[in-house]
Formats: sequence, structure tokens, C-alpha cells
Amino acid sequence: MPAAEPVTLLAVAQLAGVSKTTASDALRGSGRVSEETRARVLRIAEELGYVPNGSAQHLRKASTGAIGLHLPAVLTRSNYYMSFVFGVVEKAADFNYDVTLITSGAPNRRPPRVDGLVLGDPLGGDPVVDRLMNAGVPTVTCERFPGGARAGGVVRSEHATVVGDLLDHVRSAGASRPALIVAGNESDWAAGVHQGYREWCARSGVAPMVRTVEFDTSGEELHLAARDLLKSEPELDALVCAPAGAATELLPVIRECGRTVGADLLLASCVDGPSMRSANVTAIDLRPREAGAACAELLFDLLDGAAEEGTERLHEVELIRRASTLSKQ
Amino acid sequence: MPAAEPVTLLAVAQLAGVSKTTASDALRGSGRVSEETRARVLRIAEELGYVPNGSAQHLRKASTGAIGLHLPAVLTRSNYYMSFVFGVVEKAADFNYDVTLITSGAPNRRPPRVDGLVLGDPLGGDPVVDRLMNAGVPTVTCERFPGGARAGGVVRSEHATVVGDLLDHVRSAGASRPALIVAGNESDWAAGVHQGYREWCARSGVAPMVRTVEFDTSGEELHLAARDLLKSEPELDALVCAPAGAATELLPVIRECGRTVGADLLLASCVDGPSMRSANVTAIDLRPREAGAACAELLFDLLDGAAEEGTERLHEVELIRRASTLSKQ
DNA sequence: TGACGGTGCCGGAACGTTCCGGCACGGACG
DNA sequence: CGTCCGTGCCGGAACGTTCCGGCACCGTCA
Repeated sequence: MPAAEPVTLLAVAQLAGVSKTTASDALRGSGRVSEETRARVLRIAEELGYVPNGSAQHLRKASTGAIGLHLPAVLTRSNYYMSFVFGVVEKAADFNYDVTLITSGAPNRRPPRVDGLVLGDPLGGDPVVDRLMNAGVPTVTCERFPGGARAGGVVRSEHATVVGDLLDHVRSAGASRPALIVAGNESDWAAGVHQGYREWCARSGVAPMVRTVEFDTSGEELHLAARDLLKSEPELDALVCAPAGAATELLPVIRECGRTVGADLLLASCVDGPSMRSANVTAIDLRPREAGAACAELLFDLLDGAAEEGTERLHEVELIRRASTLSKQ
Repeated sequence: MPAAEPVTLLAVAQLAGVSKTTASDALRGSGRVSEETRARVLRIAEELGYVPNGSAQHLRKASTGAIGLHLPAVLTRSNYYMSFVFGVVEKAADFNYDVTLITSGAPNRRPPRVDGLVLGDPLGGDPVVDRLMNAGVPTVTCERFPGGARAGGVVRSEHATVVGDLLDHVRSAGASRPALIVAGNESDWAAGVHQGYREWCARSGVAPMVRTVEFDTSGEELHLAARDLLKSEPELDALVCAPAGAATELLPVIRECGRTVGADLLLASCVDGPSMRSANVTAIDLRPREAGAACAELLFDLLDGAAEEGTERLHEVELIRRASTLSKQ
């Protein structure tokens, strides 16, 4: 079957024997239309496979029909962001919106015309994010923006709390001196993880052991940090890695230092993903797809007034216990 | 600075003292406009920050202003696909097009209105892909579609050739019995890798050692395949892993079997990525971002007639030699 | 009986752009 | 001098939708 040329509202109206206004009202549930007429129009529209022309709708409504999505230009966390993107895209599709990806790659490109913005993990100090935050369109961030501007909406998780849970779990599995590898405070997420760790340490009366790495940490830096921790901290008996993928990437280093995961070293990641699942590493499932969907949903609520400026919504994350922390020896 | 309300073509025209037709002609380089007038209009448009209203343009031109992008619903290869997506998106932005992601998740959703489609790694047997291939809009696939339908354009790489190069390199590093772990033939890419391996074996007079896994292989299956190979093939001295991320994921298994990468076992991956870089594993850089851009470019060429139906374009990939294959022993 | 309000439906304008057809002017050429 | 053509510019229609205002009909109530 070749491409069906588009069927317009007028075609539906004519076949239903009504005016375009009535057809429009019937389809959108607005105006005053008798139940009988509405049913007839709906049936005909269905039969013809009518799909409203988005360009015309948006032209009329003076909206663009698209929301922008910005993500930090990182590569290593892409499992997380890929899912996040799909979450946003699917939710946007429900609202008949397109998603325009905005990269930090070409900062001088004129910002695209969009009705709203979703910023995933906005990093403090990113110039593109800074400009987007001040672009004057409704904006939702996933995690708070550590910079000055305040977003119209925020979807965030209790990272500090769940990191506390993770550490409780690790302790109950027999480890008493957990160390943390984490990124700096330019991301709200890393800051939350860091804070949760320090609070737990204070609560539990143990001295923190922390190494800080780049947000988009690469192999070399990560390996150095881990090696340094393992060599210089003899009491260390658990390792919590915040950056996505870091925990499994460190498996060779851990072995090389003579430690055995799940036995004399418990291992956990703050970001779940395929590699954690396949290596059986305990991790926090951030549920990125749902997070993306939640961001888009909040943005649309903001756009049609169902949510008010400054709304914060909580996104549930979940600790997944696996063999890497089952029991120490 | 708050949101600037949009400046229209008419506003530009009035300020330049010309009609909207002339302004339009001047901006788009069409029609007959004196050089002087054109310069003036351009200057004013620049000053006002005029951005054409995409909805109006597309409405007039009877185009949707969007292309669809479909990817296999896999998680493990997401580093590759993430880059691919960004390549498509950036190229599309050059042409003032949006990209609408199409997931295989909700197959019964009405296909979005798009001017064309990019299908990354279309898998034979995927019902969503099948429908998209027959949707009647220009379609470009990355790699050939193993199913029946023929795409309007194809961007592909010489996987068989470069796998041969990879094996030559492995041999020159001292390995004589390389094994392959690869996905089945439902993806053209995996088929090409497989074919390249078998041809090289035939050329070199060595018996092939192959284990087949799922396209989106998960830890368990992969580990079993590798363990089986390493235990049952004593002569094996090199391992080539096709699936993205498989090589580094197998590092624990390799060690567990008493082999040392770069010494008594050479290791290579057919898909480069952050984990290969950080673990120093030789890999084929598929240059996904450029592949995505090439797909979008071919699609736009198809749309405006610059390329004709059935065009195939070659995309360069590159073998990256790293420590994991530097020399045996 | 006349006024009135509710119901069901409709015409036309508007959104911002592209493009077809045409108009006026001026120089070249018979 | 009249015709013709090229140049520079313009008006208006069209794309498909939404929505404001209005019209006709009918039942109700004073």
C-alpha cells in the first residue's frame, strides 16, 4: 500500500454532512454538538484514518508543538540518558508533541523554537544550560539546577536517603568501612549522593573515605582513584561508586589489588544499568525512563496551568540488592 | 530578559519598507530582488532576530518538518545508538527538521506524520520495522534491511573487510586461532561481521570457531558462550567479540579461566565505546555519530531529489589498535 | 401570544508562510 | 515613436486548523 495522501478535517466534515467547525468540535469535545452527531463524526474520522495536521494546529494556537531536551554532553552515562530520552519522547508523544534534542555541542546555534524545555541533570557552569534556563520558556529540570536560576518545575529523587539505605544494607551485610567514589558538586545528583554518604557516616560514627572524580569520568581517572583508595585505606571493606558504570569498570582494578567482590570487598553502584545487572552488582535503579516521563508530564502540566511555577515532584528510586553485597565472607 | 514574542516576516517587511513577498524572496534567495533591497532585508531580519515560523512553513509546503527515527529496542548497545541519535539530530537541525523518535515499544500507536524515516540497524522480523518500511515515505536504513522490502537509501560499512583487517592485525600480533562471538543474521551488521570472519578463516586456512548469541545479548548468555569457547577450544589464542560492550564485559570470565588479556589471549571488540577505551581493548570504531549524520543527509538528499531512489553510500569505519592486541606474550 | 434562553450548528477570520500571476517602469530596438 | 522584454516589486490566495460571533429552531413561562 502506497502513501495515503492526508485526509483533512474538511473531508471528514463533508462526509459526515456537517461543517468543519462542527467536525472540529466533535473531535475535540469542545463546543455544542449532539451526541449523535459527535459519534458519527468520530466514526467517519476513524474510518478515513484522519490525523490532524500538527503544523496547522500549532500555527493556529501559536505554539511550536515541540519541547526541547538538553542533556549533558557525556558519553559514559549514556545508558541512563538513553532511557531518559525515551521516557521524555514517549510522554511527549502522548501529548502530540515532538522532542527536539539540544546538544551542548554547538552553543552558538540559535536556540530552537520550543514551547518548553526539559533539562536532564543540568550542570552548574554549563553555559548552554545557563542560557536555556533564562530563555523565558517554561522549564523542568531533572534534579535541581545548582546554578543561580530557578526552574519552573523540578523532578528530583531522595538520593541522600537512598544512599543511606544502601549503606545500611552494606553494613548489615557485614561491612563497616565503606568508601565512596563520587563526582563533584556541579551536579545536584552527585551532591545528594555525597551528602547522603557523609550524613550516614556521621550517624554511624565512622570516618568518611571519599575520592572525587569528574562527572563524566573516564577510565584513567577512575582507576587511579580506586587504586589509591584500595592501597591507602587498609580498613576499607566496601566500595560505593556513584558514576554510572564505574563499579563494573573497576572490577579489574579490584581484582588486581587482590580483593574479591562479595567476599572481602562489597561493591555497589549508585546507578543501575545493564552492566550492573550482568555483573550482579548491587545498585540503585534510578528508573530513568520514568524520570524522563515525569519531567515531560510536569512540563505539560506547567504549560496548561495544571501545575504552578515552582512545583517539585518526587521521583521514586529503588535499591536493587545483588550478589556483590550479599554477605561479607 | 524575558521571552521575546516572535517577530514575523511581516514585521521585517514593514520595517524594511517592502512587501512580505519581497521580504520572503530576499531572505530565501528566490524571486527577483535587487541586491540593495536584499541586503537591507537581511540586516533588519538579523537585527530583529527573525526566526521563520516552522509550522507556517510546513503548513504551506505540505510537509511535516519532521523525520522519524527508529532504533532497535535494545539497551546494551546504547552508547552506540546514543551517538547515532545525536548525529541524526544535528544533521536534521541543519535542515531545520525535527526528529521524532519511534519506539518499538508501542506498536499499535498510529505512525507519526513524518516526511521521511531513518531506521538504524533494522532487524529482520521486527514488525514495527516492517510496517515502517512500507509506510510509503522515503526511508534510509543504516545497514541493509535483511527483510524483503528495499529502502530508498542505505548507509552501510564494509564490516566484512574491516573484520578481515582486524584479524590480520591479530595474527600479526602473534595469534593464530581467533574465535568469534557474534549475533545471528537478523542484523545486517552481524551478518557482515560473521561473513568477514569466515572469509578470513577460509583465506588463512584456519578452522572457524564461532559462538552465536542474541543481538541484544545479556550477561548470562554471553558469559556461557565465552566460557564454553575458552574451555572447549584449547588452541584458542584470540577472542573477537561482535556485540557492543561484550569484550569488556567478558574480562572477568577470561580471568576466571586463567587467561591474561594481551599476553596469552588477545581480545578485540567489533564496536568501540567508552568501556573499550578505558579498558584498552582493540576495537572497530563504527563512528556512530557520523553514521547518523550520513543517514540524515542521504534522507534529505532523497527528499529534495539530490539523490535517487536506491542510493547506497559507504560509511568509513576504523580499526583502533590498543594494548589488548599489542603482542602475544 | 410574545419574550426568552438553551441547543445545535455554521460562516468567516485568523495564524505566518510560500508562490502564482501581474503591474509599472525603463531601456533597447525596429 | 511604438513594441517588447527584463527587472523589481507587490497583492492575494492557499495550506488546515481553531474559535468568535451569530443564526435558526424549539420549548417554557409569564
